[in-house]
Amino acid sequence: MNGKQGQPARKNATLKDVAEACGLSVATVSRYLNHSIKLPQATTDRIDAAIAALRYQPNPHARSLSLGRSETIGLVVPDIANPYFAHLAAAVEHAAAEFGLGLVLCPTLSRTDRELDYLGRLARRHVDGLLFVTNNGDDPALARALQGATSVVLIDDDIDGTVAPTIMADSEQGGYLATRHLLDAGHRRLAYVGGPAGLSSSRNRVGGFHRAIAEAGSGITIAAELSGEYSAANGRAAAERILALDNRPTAVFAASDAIVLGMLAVFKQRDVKVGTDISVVAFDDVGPLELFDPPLTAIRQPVAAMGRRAVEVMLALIKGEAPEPVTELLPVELIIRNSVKPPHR
Amino acid sequence: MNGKQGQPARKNATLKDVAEACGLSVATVSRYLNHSIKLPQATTDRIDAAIAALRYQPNPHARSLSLGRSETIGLVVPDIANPYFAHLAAAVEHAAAEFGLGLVLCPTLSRTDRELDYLGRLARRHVDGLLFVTNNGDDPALARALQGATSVVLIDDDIDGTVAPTIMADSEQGGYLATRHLLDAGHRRLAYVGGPAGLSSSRNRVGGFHRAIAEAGSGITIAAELSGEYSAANGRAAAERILALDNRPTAVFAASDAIVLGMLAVFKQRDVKVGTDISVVAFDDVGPLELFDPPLTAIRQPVAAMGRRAVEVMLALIKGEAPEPVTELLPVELIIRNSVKPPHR
DNA sequence: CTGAAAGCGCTTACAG
DNA sequence: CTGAAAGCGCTTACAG
Repeated sequence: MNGKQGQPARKNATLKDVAEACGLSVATVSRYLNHSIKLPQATTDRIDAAIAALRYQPNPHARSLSLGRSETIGLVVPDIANPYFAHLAAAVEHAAAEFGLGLVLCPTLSRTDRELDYLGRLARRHVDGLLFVTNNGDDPALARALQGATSVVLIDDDIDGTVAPTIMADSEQGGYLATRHLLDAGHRRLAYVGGPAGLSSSRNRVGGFHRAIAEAGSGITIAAELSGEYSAANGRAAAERILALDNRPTAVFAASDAIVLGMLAVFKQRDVKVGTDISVVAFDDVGPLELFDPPLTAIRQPVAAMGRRAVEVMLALIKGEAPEPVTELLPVELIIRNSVKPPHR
Repeated sequence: MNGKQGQPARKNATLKDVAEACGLSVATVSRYLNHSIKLPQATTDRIDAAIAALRYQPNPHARSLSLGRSETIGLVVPDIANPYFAHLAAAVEHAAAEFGLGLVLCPTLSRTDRELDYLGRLARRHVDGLLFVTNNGDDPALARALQGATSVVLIDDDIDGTVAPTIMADSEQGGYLATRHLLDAGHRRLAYVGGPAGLSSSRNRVGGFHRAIAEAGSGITIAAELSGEYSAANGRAAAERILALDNRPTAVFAASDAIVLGMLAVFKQRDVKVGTDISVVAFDDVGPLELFDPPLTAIRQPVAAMGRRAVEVMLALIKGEAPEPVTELLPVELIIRNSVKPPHR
């Protein structure tokens, strides 16, 4: 009567059941399972047999309560449906699983209240650590909440006034390479469409843009230097503004794939041919940019490497091996396709 | 000496601390926090004040251990970097959060061992339920593992020999609409490039393809009917085969965005113009298909609705309100863009 | 080396 | 209505 569908719905076996089954104490079995204390072969065989027979599975909640940690980390991102974050999540999960860590998804829609909420879960030890990517790095409330928190590693962007290990792509170099590529193709009238002005990733991308221009000497003009969100909507707006310019740029460097998607939409609509009418270099390279019209040249972020490093640093943090706060810059790469051609005016 | 960085590192306050602080028992405070037993205003004020003063946060592990559930569900998907699953994850997380459920990410790379592993975590009550999308529905080991499991809801595809609530898009109707659209444009020589032959989503898409053709009467020929993975690689291979045909089809219906991406790559490479040389309809519509060359017509899956329904059904399951196992079909939609034109031969 | 026992921080049946 | 106490299932310092 307590059974269901033929098989007896016995409640899960506990460590105690296992111990009793093989005439040992729970302490010994627990130690065997964790510390790998050396036990005579005969004993371990007996334990293994009992575990198999009872189908024993350790209760993770009991373990977490006792240990004070959960062997789980969280990944805080603005939007998991964004391909860049989806790729990052895949990389992070992969690395985390390798180290026996579970991953909980913490999408924020860039709302500070949700970010604070996840920080609260960390404080509550719901997760052992938080991999954090935010667009609100300039929000003092965030910085304040981060003060107490250990076991946070920032990805992509730092948070003003906070020291925490930070993993990022070398955005400055990316901006430089992109712009340099445009310059090399002969462009002299450029536009930059960036992300939020407050974000360091964004600042660094413009920084690289300016460095390349400075390096190229005189004769280069910046037709527009826009900032906004890393979003298609921002890309659309930027494209409108650029097309409305009396003296249009012949090339544009856009600081994210999403921005480029938006720009492409209005270019297509206005029949502006990418490559021939206006050259473009994107940044991220997570979408299927090779299938666009034309295939888009882009700076590729080292997403997989970033995910892995973030997890590794987190592990060190959790183990208390925390070195002084560092920020690591991972190398980007210019992927040349077909959206940059020499200007024809 | 126990402090760190200026602020005293007091250990987290517990329910006991709160109770003592306001001269009540832990039982009362716990009840107040959970059952909302009615207490005099003065009392609740005292409790609230104590909670605020001590910055009390309930320990989720203790709660989970005591309750035997974790208020967390898992989302099992082949690959989170795939935009379709990324969108699904966003939808699921959104709905889950609304009901106070956390979401842990369980990517499998379609490996059965990983799928079984996650099922193990469910058995261990690590998560309260599992939203499960698999490409291995024909694997008997999976079906066996699923026997005991309650609190599993399948998404997209059922698993042979298993009864579990299943949420899916109306793939048959999708296949029908796509094919019908091709037929309406005048195509008489069609190809179908599908997913794994063993998957019901795949079978249903071909099913709709055939229904539309049957309905159109005679004079329609099926130049190719391929199956494989829902992947770009499969799309590439399929495109190669189709282009090698003596008598090429004038239109193709491909059963996923990913497949189409692969096909586009080889079409581009061989200078086969989509729309004019070969018409195509995709399935999923999660990528930025409107930005492709040309913008792609596709069947759109109701991803957001599926995520939400899956969570709702899961909630019912968890509460034990489980109705008899159902499979729900959510409506798809034909999004007409520019990749289908009349054949010119 | 091994075990009895305390402790992790909740929830809730059981008494008062 | 309220509280003392048992229980959830682990881990591990402390004794033997």
